[in-house]
Amino acid sequence: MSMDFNPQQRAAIEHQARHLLVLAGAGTGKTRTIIGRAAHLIESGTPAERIVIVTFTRRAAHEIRSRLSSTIGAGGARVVAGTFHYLCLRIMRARRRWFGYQDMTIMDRDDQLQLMKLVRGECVGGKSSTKATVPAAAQLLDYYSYARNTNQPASEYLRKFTDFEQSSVELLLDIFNAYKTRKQTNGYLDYDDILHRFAKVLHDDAHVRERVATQYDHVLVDEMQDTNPLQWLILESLAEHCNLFCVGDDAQSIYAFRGADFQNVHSFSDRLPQSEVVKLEQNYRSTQPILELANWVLAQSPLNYDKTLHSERAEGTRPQLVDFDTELDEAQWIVAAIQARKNEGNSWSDHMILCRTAYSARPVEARLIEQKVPYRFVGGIGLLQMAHVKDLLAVLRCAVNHRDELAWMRYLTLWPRIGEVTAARAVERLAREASAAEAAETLKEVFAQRKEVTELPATVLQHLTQPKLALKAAMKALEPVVKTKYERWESRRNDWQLISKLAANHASLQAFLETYTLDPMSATEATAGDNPQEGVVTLITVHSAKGTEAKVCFAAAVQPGNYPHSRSLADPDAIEEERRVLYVALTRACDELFVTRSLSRGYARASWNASTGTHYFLEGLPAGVVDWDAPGFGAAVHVDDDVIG
DNA sequence: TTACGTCCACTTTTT
DNA sequence: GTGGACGTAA
Repeated sequence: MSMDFNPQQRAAIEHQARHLLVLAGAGTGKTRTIIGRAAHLIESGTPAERIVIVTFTRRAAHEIRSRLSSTIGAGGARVVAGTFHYLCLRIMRARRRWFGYQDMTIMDRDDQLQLMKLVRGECVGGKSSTKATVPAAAQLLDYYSYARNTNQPASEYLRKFTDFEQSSVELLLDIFNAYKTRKQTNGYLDYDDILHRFAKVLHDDAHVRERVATQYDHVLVDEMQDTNPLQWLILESLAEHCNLFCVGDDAQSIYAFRGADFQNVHSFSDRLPQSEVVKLEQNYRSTQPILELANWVLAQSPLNYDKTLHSERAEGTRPQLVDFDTELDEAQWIVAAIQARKNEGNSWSDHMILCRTAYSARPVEARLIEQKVPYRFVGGIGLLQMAHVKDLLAVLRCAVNHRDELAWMRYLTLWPRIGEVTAARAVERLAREASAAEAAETLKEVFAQRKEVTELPATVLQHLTQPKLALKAAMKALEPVVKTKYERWESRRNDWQLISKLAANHASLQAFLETYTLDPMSATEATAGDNPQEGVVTLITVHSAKGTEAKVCFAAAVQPGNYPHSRSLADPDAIEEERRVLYVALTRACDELFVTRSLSRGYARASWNASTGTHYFLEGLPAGVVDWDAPGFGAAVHVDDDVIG
């Protein structure tokens, strides 16, 4: 192995204990250590396919996979690497009988929302007085999902962590149950079901547990601090027969909203007796001035993170803090700065723009498009979530799973003169049929006078294993119908072409749909591969950016209302999580870091004034930690001394 | 029952 | 700028 490691990294990589916890701060070479561990195991004789690497985001999984094959070669490619969801589904599909698993339609967040909305409406009834007091579908989904991910009954969760009255709790539980039942009758699997089903079978059935776990020798887990109790159950089951190698950093825990529990890190040694702990403390990624800022942010916390990173790279420029009047000025300046650097000979791909929310990335994205800067957007709306793409995919989903109520509704109501009521009546009949073929026949009966409606599903059914042909038929039949629905149809048609290209790479419609539900891809990501030699600027949400780095980072829109986000102000734990989000953003930068902010949005100005220091993480930033300069790229800037610091 | 107008709030993070 | 909820005409 040609890679160099420091003594702590080497100790982790070569350790002999049963289980190991690696506490690794930002930029201490976490991913390198995981790759190094895999390489070491393979060199010591472990077959590559008996090593599993579990990551938390799909982006991290891609990163690991590509680094595995570039550093270890062919053996590396045989290591199994993916997110918890991907790996659980993969195993369940390969061992259907063990898990009682049959193919189901994976629901994305939109599907979940729609279904929840539906059952919420049905359970609450027409009484608008009670309707107003029942949380919105999105909120209900969050409660339900959180309870499941933390492995507690929804009733217990609601009683402990919300202040609904008993009668409301019961209504909510009824809604959850209806949602669950509806999922089953429609043949749906949501994200939580994937983990839950896998964890449950492993937990309940010692025989299956053994058979699954003995397929592997080593399970390497990245971002351990973001695992939730449900995921811990899975790891615990595997630990009986496998060696765990878990890497984490509590200062980077930013998924508590999804049930992440850093007890999984803190209690690691207690839960797994035959385990050791190694710490990685040397930071190689960032220059010392960048770490000074990140350390300062963390030091303001009432929590003691016991974490002060020291860089091996003392030299470097101080981070720059730049203020703007409007977010448009800010976006302009960031893009101009990147263009200037590109002209000086840097690559587009050296630059990463980090945003707290996909929403706050919009002005920057608009400017990138305007200036024709090649970029990809990671996080936010995926290609398959766009309305016109969903229109196209709906009919494919019907063919794969004829009980897919949401897809049928979407497909049928596309057609003129078919509204919700007519469609719902038809769907009720279709879903009762025993097979997709019979459903297609029934459809012909129901809409006997509407050949244009009934032909397409039958055609798609002929091409279940030829996604390319299925897409072609669907596009041809639907374009005239959908064209009038949207403005700027031409640009949307490009997305259809893109979908058709992606689908052509898959052996079946089922595989195609499943892949992109589990691994949603943004439109810009899908096209980014088109010019790899040029490279692209990465525009990314902080949550998606974890585990990655770039030479030059722009943390954008770092203003009150975003850090912490205004929606988290009510909950002290949530505020602390927001602080870690900022910490993660700042520690992505290797060489240069720019922190920008603007006050154009009304709420930002309002919360800036209202927060008076306690709820804005850059409040009270001491002089010398950053260069707080007027921008040098010609944008109009007015620093408002009255309100800042 | 559908289509279309108007008015409303509302904009977290991911699998 | 967008999507949902609601009311009304055909």
